[in-house]
Amino acid sequence: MTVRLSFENGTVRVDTDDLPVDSLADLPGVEVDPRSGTARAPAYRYAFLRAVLGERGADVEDTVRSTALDRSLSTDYDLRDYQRDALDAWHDAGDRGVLELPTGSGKTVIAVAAIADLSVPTLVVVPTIDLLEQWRAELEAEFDVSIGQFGGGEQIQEGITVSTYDSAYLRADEVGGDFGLVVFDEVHHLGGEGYQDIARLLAAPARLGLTATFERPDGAHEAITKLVGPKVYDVAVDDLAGEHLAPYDIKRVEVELTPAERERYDEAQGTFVDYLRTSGLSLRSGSDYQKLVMRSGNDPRAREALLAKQRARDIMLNADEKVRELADILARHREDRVIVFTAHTNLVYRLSERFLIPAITNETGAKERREILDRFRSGEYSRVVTANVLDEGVDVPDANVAVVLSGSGSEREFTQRLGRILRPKADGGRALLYEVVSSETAEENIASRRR
DNA sequence: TTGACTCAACATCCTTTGCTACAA
DNA sequence: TTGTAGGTTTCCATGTTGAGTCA
Repeated sequence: MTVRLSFENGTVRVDTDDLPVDSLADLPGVEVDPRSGTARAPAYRYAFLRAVLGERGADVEDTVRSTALDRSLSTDYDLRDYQRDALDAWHDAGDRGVLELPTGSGKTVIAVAAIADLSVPTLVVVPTIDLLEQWRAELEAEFDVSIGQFGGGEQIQEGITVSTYDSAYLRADEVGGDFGLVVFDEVHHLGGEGYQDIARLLAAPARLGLTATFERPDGAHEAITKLVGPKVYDVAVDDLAGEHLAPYDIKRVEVELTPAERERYDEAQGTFVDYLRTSGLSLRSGSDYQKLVMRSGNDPRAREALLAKQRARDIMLNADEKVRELADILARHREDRVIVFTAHTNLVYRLSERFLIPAITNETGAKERREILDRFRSGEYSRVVTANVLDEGVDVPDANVAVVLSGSGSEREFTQRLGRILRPKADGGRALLYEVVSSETAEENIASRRR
């Protein structure tokens, strides 16, 4: 029999003249719409569909992927051993899957090699404009071809196109048939409810996901596994520390709440715990917490409990003693390059004023941000204080000391922050991360969760 | 082109043990 | 016997981003 495949609005349309349309429903992922009499599958099933039709010996007329590159690509990169192993593992898995490698280990290089190996139209999807520009520059330099861009005010498609997740989400149903390979940088973002659609609407058979932390606390990496492929290779920070990344130490510093803070903390935390006890609600996972949040919508006591929890968090994460501890640390590291991380922007501004350190938050405009980072890079500034802005997706000049004054329980956040000081040092020196924790508060739990 | 604004989406948010129903 | 998940349909607050709009 002859089967025609074509791309239509994020789906692969399946037509045949030889058989009734209902008989196509036994193909993988194919559903028949009785009203229009058409059969279609989600675009991401395209490769599988081709494989099954091949097995059945069907004659396939395929117009799904209408474009090709006008020449094959090559790269001059010399892959390191682990990069080569990662690339091989991905090829062995049928050009599908996720590579988990630490920040600074050269994930881009592997992707460039993969793009060259396949030499098919490629879409690279990244979370921020900053990364979009970095990738674009890198690809232009390496392949000497013009690179398309979706996002940041441009909508230009080329053989290789770099896109933000947001723009990819907006364009995928339209251009989803044009690519043979899709690279998802920071692929953990793809677990987001909406972003998963990007991968569903693309027909690209080859899929590469890159991340430093694949697993998500909400379990959405399972969905990513379905859409991109399983994790096929990983290497830990500790495997590379010493040779390709700087060796490092983590120093945990405990500080006490002041008596006044302690009183307010115990009161607020007590309100929260009391509510849990009397309401019969048990918190064992993030979803239990979500239930509490929902309940707070129409239960004033639940709402009060949550607000009290919020107050308790504020007190322990922004404790006065942390500021004093930071003064000590900064005095000890006068000659070093230091990045200070917090969980709240208020504290960022407080520290910025107190220690005269340039601050970067979400309120810092792009121009000012670039200026600060440039000066940090040149050595004019030796310190920067920030909340979460510099965690990911920004090219941050290297430092050798990080101070995590406060943060969340997210393993990802911690890994990213640590990654900021791991670029190998010219003198072979060690990097140092301070983790400052308020003792005898829930922050001890938070701190143990992230490691 | 720039800047200020709004909006939608995403991420984190977790006590200290005990109950129940159900699946493996 | 042992292990594991748990109410259904939106959301207390804070931080961050990209897209879109308008002057």
